[in-house]
Amino acid sequence: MTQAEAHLQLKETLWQLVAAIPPGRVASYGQLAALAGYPSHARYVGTTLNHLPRDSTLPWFRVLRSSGELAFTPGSRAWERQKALLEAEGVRFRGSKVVLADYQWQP
DNA sequence: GTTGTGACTACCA
DNA sequence: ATGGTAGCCACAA
Repeated sequence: MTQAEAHLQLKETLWQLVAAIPPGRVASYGQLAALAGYPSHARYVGTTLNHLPRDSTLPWFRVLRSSGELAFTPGSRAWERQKALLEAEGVRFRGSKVVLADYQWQP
């Protein structure tokens, strides 16, 4: 398998994992990277989501940091949007973080 | 090849 | 709790 093929396969695996997160649950970048078999690639998960087409139906907003904070700058447009999408699904925030103990997805 | 840059994390003072 | 930091690694320029 070529390098490009392996890379595409990883991206597809990540897309599938993100798609598998149920509404009202969240997962962390590092968690998804580990589930995909690449434990040290948390940053790459973010990069991949960042490159999603604008019309993608993937629930990218269910992915956040291991701390429970959203990855965007607090107060930014993207941050507000992600927070609103999560709250619409019933995910509650304590301060600026979601309580992972309550909402983290367990495959 | 090199360099700078992230939608990251774990650890430590 | 909380701010700083060293590791991290694919990607783009």
